[in-house]
Amino acid sequence: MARRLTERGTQRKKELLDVASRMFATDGYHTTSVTAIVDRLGVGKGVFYWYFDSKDALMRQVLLDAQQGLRQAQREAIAGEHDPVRRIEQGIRASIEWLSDHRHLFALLEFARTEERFAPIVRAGEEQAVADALPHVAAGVTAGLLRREDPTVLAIAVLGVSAHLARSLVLERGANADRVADAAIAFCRSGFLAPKG
Amino acid sequence: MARRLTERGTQRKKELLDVASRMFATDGYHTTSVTAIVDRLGVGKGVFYWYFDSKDALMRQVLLDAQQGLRQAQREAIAGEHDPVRRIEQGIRASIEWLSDHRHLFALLEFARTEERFAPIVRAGEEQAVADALPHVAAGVTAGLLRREDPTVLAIAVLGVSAHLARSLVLERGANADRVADAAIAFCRSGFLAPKG
Amino acid sequence: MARRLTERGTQRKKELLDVASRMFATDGYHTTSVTAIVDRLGVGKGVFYWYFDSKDALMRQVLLDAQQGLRQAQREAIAGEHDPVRRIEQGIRASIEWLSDHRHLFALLEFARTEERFAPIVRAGEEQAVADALPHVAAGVTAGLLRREDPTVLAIAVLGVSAHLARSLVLERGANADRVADAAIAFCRSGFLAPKG
Amino acid sequence: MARRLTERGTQRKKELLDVASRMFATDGYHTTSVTAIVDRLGVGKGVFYWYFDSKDALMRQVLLDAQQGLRQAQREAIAGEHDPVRRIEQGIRASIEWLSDHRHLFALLEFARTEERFAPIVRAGEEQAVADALPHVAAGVTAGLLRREDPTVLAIAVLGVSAHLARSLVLERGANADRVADAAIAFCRSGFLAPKG
DNA sequence: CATGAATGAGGCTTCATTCAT
DNA sequence: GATGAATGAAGCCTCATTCAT
Repeated sequence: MARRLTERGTQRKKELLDVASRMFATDGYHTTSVTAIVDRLGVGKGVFYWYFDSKDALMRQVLLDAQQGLRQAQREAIAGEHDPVRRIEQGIRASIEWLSDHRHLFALLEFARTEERFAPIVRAGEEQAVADALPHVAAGVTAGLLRREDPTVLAIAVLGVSAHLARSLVLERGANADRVADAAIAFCRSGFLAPKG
Repeated sequence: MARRLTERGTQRKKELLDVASRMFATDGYHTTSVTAIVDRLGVGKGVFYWYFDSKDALMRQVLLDAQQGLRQAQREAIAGEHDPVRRIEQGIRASIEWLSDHRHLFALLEFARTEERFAPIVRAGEEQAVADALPHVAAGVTAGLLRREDPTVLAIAVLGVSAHLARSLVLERGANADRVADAAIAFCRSGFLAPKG
Repeated sequence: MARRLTERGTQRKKELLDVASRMFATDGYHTTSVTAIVDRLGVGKGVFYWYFDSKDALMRQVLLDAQQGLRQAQREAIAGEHDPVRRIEQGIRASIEWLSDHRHLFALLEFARTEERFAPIVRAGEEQAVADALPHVAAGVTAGLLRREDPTVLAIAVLGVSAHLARSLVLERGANADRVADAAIAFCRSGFLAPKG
Repeated sequence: MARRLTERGTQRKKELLDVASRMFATDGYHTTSVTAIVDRLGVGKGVFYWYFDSKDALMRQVLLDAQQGLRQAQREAIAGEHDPVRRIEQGIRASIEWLSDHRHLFALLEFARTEERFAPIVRAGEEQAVADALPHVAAGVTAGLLRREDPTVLAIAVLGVSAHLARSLVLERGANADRVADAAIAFCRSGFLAPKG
């Protein structure tokens, strides 16, 4: 734990995180053994435990890194934007693109939520995501741009639509991320009802 | 397999399905051993293998039953309704209520999607759900009631909002299912934009 | 844990305790693997864990059984005797004989004292042994038969001489247990000084 | 092996022996890893294997040093004394004091006896101790000062009483070493019987 | 139908030791 | 002399599954 790593060591650790997370996503966390991971890398089993305290610990690291990556992408997406509605829309687009680009991490996050020991991490990340979106939503409501509704509910709904469409359309049906983002944004803006008049 | 079961046998099998699914949901599928299941029921291990070919087989049965249950609830909800929009709304409400009432099955479905061997079942179920909703959505679009958009996309978005709000608000934050259904319906109808002047 | 065992099961458990304790004594606790134990018995590894929660738990059971056995031997030895001095002497003889007959358990007790996790058991057993001897020693002092000295100290010294001579002379040098008992009793009675006058 | 050590090297080696022996005594030989030892000293693993061929080799060194230390203490204790009985008594006192002062080494010696690979060292040391005491005991018997009994038996009994009282009273119950030495000497002199007449 | 017992592959982890730098 | 990194055998334990009764 908390070793001082040389350059080579840092590299190894990254390799492990990457290989492991991909295998976890493909074959399942429980189904992927530590042996399988180190074999894939062509190293001895000790290497794994030199860099991580346990298989669990590695998984947690993967989850935290993933959440950080997604959050970073969202932040960058709204960096130069000041209109609340457009901020939200850029956030949706950035999220869907990130999920499309890191689909193995997406899968892992979904799995993690189903295991008592990892669930808290995922939930914390989602609360964070809601908290990140909240100010923009609230600002939109205050400015009369968004529907008068509990901003938390709106934020959660937006996240739900994004994640679900990303998975269903992009990951499972191979749709284009950009176009799915368009659809998600449209749905979030206006729902399914035909515009009046 | 396909045994002729006595009355008592049918009862036993149900007990097994119920106890196992709850334990799977709480502790995880891999983390719950067959031993733990039969111990909880106070029976020997032979009982388990008398009614099921394997742990996997039981899990599959649980998933299928769950999907059937949800579908049945949706069907009943729209039984007397002919307006396509209202049908969709009733479906949303019924889904959220069912997920709230059977949260352990909800959790299991989410987990199942993350394991190669169960994922096909879940995906099939979701395709079915989309297929079930599709006619109503298409009818709505045709009738000019719904926004001109790929009906499949609309259907998926609706399902995503329902499931996500159910989990986030009802399961994780303990909100009232009925009120969450209201919010979900509102969001699906109009999105987050404020109605135009 | 706490299983209901059939006759056959009880037998198996005894076999495991016996084989394991002998292997522990000969090769050391840490050096004897669970695999080695079950291999010796020609059974699968699961058998071990059917009867014991862990290797530690088995060891503890062995220690407790050993202590009980020694104590039982001592009790029987003094059963019909009322003179305090003779009681002590019979106790010494019984102990040395038991240690000679169960030398593998003797060795295990000595080892157990050197491991933090087993030491409490051994210490408790020794306190019990001192407590068992104390009334007789105290009675002897009161009756003026024994030297006026803290009875606890006397009891401990007696136990020390018995155990040490048993190990040094009987186990390591192959002396006859009975004759060693004679010597131990003589030493405990009179020490090493030549009788005066 | 047999390296020419610089001054600093000699120091390092001593540190290793000291730290390791204390950790072995506290946590057990098997339970204390080489990693734990070098970590405690804040050095790399290479250091360990620079000074010792193996963990076993270090342990053997510790045992030999301990035996030498105890023997040296005994020798110094009887240096100026010519009366055989008093020599023995001083030896008892010196032993108990040394064991009290180096209780971690005492514990290690006891453990070492329980492992086939270290047992020969311990046994050799004890034979040496008996051999050291023998001339004095024999002289005492010849001079009519000690009871007519096999001198080896007497010597072993004396060692047994000393070691056992040291452990039981000093180490485990925290008694004062000097007073325990008094009691040990008294017991060895006269046993437990009340003086006649 | 049901139970206690058994199997044995395989999982995670530790650790003495060695090596490249 | 010393370090971080790597090795890989071996250890303890779990668990889905099967079998004898």
